[in-house]
Amino acid sequence: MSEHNLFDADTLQLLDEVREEGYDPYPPKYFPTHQAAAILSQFSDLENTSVTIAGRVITKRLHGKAGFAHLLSGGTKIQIYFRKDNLDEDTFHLVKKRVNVGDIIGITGDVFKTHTGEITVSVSACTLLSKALSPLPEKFHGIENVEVRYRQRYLDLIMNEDVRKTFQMRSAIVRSIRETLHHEGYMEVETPTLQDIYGGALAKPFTTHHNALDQDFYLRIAPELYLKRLIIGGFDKVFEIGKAYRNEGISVNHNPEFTLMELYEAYGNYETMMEISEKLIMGIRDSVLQKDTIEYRGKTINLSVPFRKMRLADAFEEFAHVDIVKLQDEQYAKEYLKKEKIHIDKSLCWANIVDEILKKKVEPHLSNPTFLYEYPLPLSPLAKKTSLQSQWVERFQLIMGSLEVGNAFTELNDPVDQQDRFLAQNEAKQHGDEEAHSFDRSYIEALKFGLPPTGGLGFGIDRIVMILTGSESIRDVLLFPQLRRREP
RNA sequence: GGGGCAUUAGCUCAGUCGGUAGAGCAUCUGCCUUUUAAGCAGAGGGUCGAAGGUUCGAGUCCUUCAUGCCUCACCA
Repeated sequence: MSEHNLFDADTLQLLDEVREEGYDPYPPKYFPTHQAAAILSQFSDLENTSVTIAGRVITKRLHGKAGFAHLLSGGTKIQIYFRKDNLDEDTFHLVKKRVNVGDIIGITGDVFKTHTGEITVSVSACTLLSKALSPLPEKFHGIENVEVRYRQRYLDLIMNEDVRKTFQMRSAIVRSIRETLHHEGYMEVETPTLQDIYGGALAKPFTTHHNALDQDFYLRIAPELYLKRLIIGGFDKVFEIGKAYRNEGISVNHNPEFTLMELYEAYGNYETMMEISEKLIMGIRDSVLQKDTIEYRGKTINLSVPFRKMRLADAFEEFAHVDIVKLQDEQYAKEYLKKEKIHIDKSLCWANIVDEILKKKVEPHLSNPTFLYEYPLPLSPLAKKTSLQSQWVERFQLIMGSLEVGNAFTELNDPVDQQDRFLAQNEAKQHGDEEAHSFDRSYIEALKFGLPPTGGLGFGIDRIVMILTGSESIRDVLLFPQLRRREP
């Protein structure tokens, strides 16, 4: 074996032997008549009838002139049984000697129940469909090395049923969200992930380059500003489910690329966004979970409507025992932070202080779905103020299992105010805030044509899936999480 | 980026005080016609993550590096 030859002599010889015996290790086609899951669920109809199924051999138990194996077929395990009496010599030899754990085979046979009551297919014909040249991990412990699980996720999926379940649930959750939104009259759209100016969130972007235009582009940190352009264009209810990219740390709650659902509704506001948030979560509860409570990180989460609603200021009062307005006073804020042993590296502006206390002191108390609403203006350059001179914006975050899973506001549609906010962000950027929002000229040009009063909502799909599947790490809900390049 | 822990057969893991590299599963050879972590008997399989160092002698001790996990920092 070498860098460009992954096969040793023994492996190639094995293939030769299989071919010499007349079996094609990689035949061109095979058509099963049944799914394993259907055979298990419709046993009474199928008992003693012949079926053709295909799948990967994951266990094999030989008993001399008979044997059992389990096939993993369409994600479902089903047992097969073979005995010398029922098979011609070639087929028996194939099943007994040449079919190994890991191989993909197709079999035909009658459905029956064994003495122990397991639904089983009794083999009358067998075809090798794909010879495995690498052995599967050990059957009992499966695969526990997390690096292998992430880098070779296919092995994880073959070996670990609960991992398959998690990703099936993820698919069902996303499907439920789509169905709820279609039912509510939203149109699904796609907007650019390669953007000239990144915006819609406060985060550091990935940068790339387009050769023909000789121009740098950014991978989007959020789809927000394009979706709002569509509201201006007259699509009154739109949503997008797609990846966003943020060039920041990796942790159990963060991956550089993650899936965001954003929706916008003309003539809505942050309160109507609360209603649609509840509908989305309830839709998942009823169609996917089919239960009212879930356990997450040692706490019980109760999924029932209406969700708790708390003004952010009241939550600060109740959980952090601090007056959020007085935190604008630097001396007061410093004393509080010192007392609570909270350390902030960034500049000690109101926005950063509030954000930090929110994460450290408030969110840990919020397991049940809770809308925290009315946020400080400096944290929210795209949200509408509660009143003309207010320092507050009509915004909420949906907290579940102590994680921020949703974020919504009444969209800022006053183009002059938006320009002022961008200018303030520009100032912050010049003072070293790398995450400050860029001044987006073409977005203000769009707003000048009139954005109707609009509500917008974003859901962190990965975090919602984490909570609802009981996954400790975001990596457990991403099929291929980001890892460092492996050095040869 | 800081700190801690880990890396031994395809997989899961032992390896004592520094003294010839081990088990189970998987693979191969026998036996076994209702098993399911099947069983019994045997065989093959290793650059102990990499590179240096200490030592008569290193899987074991030291240094550096790589990768992973945890944690802190960063992070809507």
